Amino acid sequence: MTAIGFDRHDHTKCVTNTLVGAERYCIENKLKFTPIRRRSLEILLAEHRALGAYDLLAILAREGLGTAPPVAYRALDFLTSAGFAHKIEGLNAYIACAHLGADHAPAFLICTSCKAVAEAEADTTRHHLGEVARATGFTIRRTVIEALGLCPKCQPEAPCA
Amino acid sequence: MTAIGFDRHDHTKCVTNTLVGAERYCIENKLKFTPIRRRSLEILLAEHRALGAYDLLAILAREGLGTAPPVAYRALDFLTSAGFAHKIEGLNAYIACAHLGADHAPAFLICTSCKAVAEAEADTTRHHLGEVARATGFTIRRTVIEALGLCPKCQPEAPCA
DNA sequence: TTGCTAAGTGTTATGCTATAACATATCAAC
DNA sequence: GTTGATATGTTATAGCATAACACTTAGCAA
Repeated sequence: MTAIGFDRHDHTKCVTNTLVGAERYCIENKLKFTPIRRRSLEILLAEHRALGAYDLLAILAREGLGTAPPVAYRALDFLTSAGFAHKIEGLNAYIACAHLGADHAPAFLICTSCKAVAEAEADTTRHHLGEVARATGFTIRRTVIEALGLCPKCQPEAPCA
Repeated sequence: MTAIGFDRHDHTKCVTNTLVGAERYCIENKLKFTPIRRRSLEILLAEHRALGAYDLLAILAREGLGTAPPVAYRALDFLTSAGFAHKIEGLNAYIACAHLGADHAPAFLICTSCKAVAEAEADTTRHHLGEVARATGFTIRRTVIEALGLCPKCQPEAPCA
C-alpha cells in the first residue's frame, strides 16, 4: 500500500498525470471537462491539502470564473462524482484524488494542524466492513475512512519545517 | 464482532445499561451529569438513529430545557467527550454510543434512507490504518469509519416495514 | 435552417450546521 | 462568605450547502 501525500514525490508529474487522466476519462465517458471544472481540479491539485468549498470559490472568483456558492459546489459535485476528488467529511473540505483511475475505497490520514492529507487505499478495511455488512444484510454505497491526527512535520517534538 | 442497531434486541435494557453506565462513569471521573446532559443522552438513546443537533434542540426546547443552539452543542460536546455519544460525520448528526465503556474505535453502518445506525467495533480497521500511520510517521488522534448505504429494511426489493 | 433537448452556468435567496462572546448562575473548597 | 471553576442563558454571527429559476450553449434531428 502507498500513501501519497506526506512523502516527497514529483508533484508536477502528479498534477499532470491526474489532469491527463481526467481528460481521458471524460472523453471516454462523454463528460464535459469545462473550464470551471478543469480549473477547480487544478486548484485542488496544487497541494495535497484539503480545501473548503468557499476557499475554492474565492480563487475561482479572483479569476473571473464565478462568484456564487453554487459555482463551487457544482464543480465539486462533478469532480467527486467522476472520482477526480473526494470530500473529507471530518473537515468539510475537498481534495483531489491521488489514485485516479482506481475503483477505490479511499482512506485518509488528515493532519488537523496543517490540513495536509495523505490518501491510502482501504481494501482491507473495506473487506472488514464488507463482512459486517454482509452479516447484517446491509448494502454499502460509500465508505468514509479517515484518521485525524498529526502529520510527520507537525509532531510536537519536531515542529513544522 | 457485534453490530448493535439493526438486529432485534432488548432496547429497554440497552437504554438502562447505558444510562447507569454513564452515571457511574461520571461519578468515577467527577463529571457532572446534569439534567440537560442526561436528558440529551436519553433522547439520543431512544432509537438507534442519528439525530441532528437542531433536532435534539427542538426536543429540549419543547421540554423547557433550552432554546438556543449552544445548549444542544454543549450537551453533545459533553456526551461525545465522555464517550457516551458519537458524531456521524457523513450525516452531521449524533448518536448514543452502543458500546459504552469500551475504549473503542467505532465503525458505523449508516442507512441513508431511514438514518438507522449500527455501531460495530473497528479493531481490524484501526490496526490497518495504524500500520499506514506508522509507516508514514503519522500520529492518529481519532478515526472516522463509516459505511453509508441501505439497511436490511430499506433494501429496494423490500421496502421499509 | 430551424427547432428541440439536455446539460451547463448565472444569480438570488435561503436553510442548515456550528461557534464566538459575554452575562449570569450554581456549587464546592477554602 | 469569598473565591474559583464549571455550567447555563442569550445574542449574534460565521461557515457549509442547496433550492429554485432564468438564461445560455452544444448537439442532434427534422
